[in-house]
Amino acid sequence: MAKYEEIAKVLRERIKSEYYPPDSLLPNQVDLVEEFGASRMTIKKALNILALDGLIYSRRGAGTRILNRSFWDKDTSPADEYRGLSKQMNEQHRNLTSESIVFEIEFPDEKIQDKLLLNAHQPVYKIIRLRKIDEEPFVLEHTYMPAHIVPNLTEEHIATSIYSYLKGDLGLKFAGAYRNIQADKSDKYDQDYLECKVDDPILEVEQVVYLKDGRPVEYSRSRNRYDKRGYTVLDVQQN
Amino acid sequence: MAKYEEIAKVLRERIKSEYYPPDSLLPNQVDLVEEFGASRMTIKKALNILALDGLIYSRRGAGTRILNRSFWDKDTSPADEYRGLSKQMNEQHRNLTSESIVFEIEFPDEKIQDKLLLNAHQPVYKIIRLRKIDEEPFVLEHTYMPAHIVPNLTEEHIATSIYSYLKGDLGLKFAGAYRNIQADKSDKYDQDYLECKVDDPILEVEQVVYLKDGRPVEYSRSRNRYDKRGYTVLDVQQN
DNA sequence: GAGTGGTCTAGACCACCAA
DNA sequence: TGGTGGTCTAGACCACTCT
Repeated sequence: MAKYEEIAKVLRERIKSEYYPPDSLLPNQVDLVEEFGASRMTIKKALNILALDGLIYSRRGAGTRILNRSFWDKDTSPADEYRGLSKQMNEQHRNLTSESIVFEIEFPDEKIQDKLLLNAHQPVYKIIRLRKIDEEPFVLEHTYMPAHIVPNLTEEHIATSIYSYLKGDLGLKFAGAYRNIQADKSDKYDQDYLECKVDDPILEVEQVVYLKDGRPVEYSRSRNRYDKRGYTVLDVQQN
Repeated sequence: MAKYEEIAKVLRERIKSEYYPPDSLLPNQVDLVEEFGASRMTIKKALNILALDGLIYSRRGAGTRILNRSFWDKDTSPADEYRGLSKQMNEQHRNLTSESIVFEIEFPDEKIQDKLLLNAHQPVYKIIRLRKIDEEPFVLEHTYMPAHIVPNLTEEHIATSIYSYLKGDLGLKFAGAYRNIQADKSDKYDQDYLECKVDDPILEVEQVVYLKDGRPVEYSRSRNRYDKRGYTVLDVQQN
């Protein structure tokens, strides 16, 4: 782990433990240079991470302030599936379970070929799974993954955590994801599995996840119960 | 404008004009150092901006590649209202109009006080406006703004662009925004103005926008027709 | 005017990828 | 093994805020 990441980690913990209280000023960059034995560029890089996380905010001439995290700590968690939803939930001491509904291998149709940059002869896994928190269903995931990138996927991985298999066992490294978020009407499928009413809306998160080498590894549509899940975004202006 | 921003701007134009074609490699950082007469740290900073925008992707040892922008160029535009929706639309040669439905000044209730960090005696503007593209309604915005930060707001500003008034005339500078995106059922109000059906869902974007000095300047809920508007997010992994 | 963060440099070392 | 990007330094200058 890089030095600036280490420093960011230490500072993040100090902020979370309120060793640096909300609304107070962080020590200035010169002092941090002394404490961590790093150059100022490195300190700046560490602070930049925390700024992108929305934990601090720096202004030229005025210092660096710890932000209130009140808005951030809502019940609505960011829907970044590929970081591993199960990890998020464990941290919150919620009981997350997954139920495999469809687990097949098939040849991709045109849409899937386009999203995953495949041709018609490269098979994909088709997975539909229902995820529950404390026995209550909240999201129905329709997932496609190229079989040659994710070999030997089993129903057991699906019932627990797909991403711990990808990251841990297969050693895949992720570059990021494109997401598109929309509202939609619920269909018969949603109503059955999510146990929602006919006129309940659905929050759909469509995403393509990419590996570091540029290959797409997942295309999925997550259909969330509108009363159980939101999506939060922090937008930090560059200037 | 900083040197690294200038460089990023030039490179961005080269990518958009396909002077650097998609999937090809960018010149390496040492060559860019020569071309722009900058240090490598500065070049790296410029490339970092483009990476956060999802235009390029760098890998140690392998070079920096121009990404396909196919997924990005969808009809669904990012719902970052505070950058000025009217500006986005002009660029796309669409005819955006705004209709003022409510324009009042009042004392904030507890929720608004909490979101905008106000007390009960500090008045706020309450604005409801309907926005249309080519005469078709697509979003109904419920907006609150502190009157002392945004003085002399008029119905004319609301009918055109609030943010050009804030940025241009008042010279306000923005730090960023927190957003929460959810699906919801449409209420009578939505149905009337957005001309949607009783069982049509709504995509709601709730946001608090902050100024550079840390003061919140807007709390709003944007209720979007589910068939007219989505929200796209690019998530770039830090490592 | 004193103190703060933002930028920039020239050079160095290292980790990684590809041939 | 050679070329690439990632990190780090020590110091410098500048823009801004606060009082």
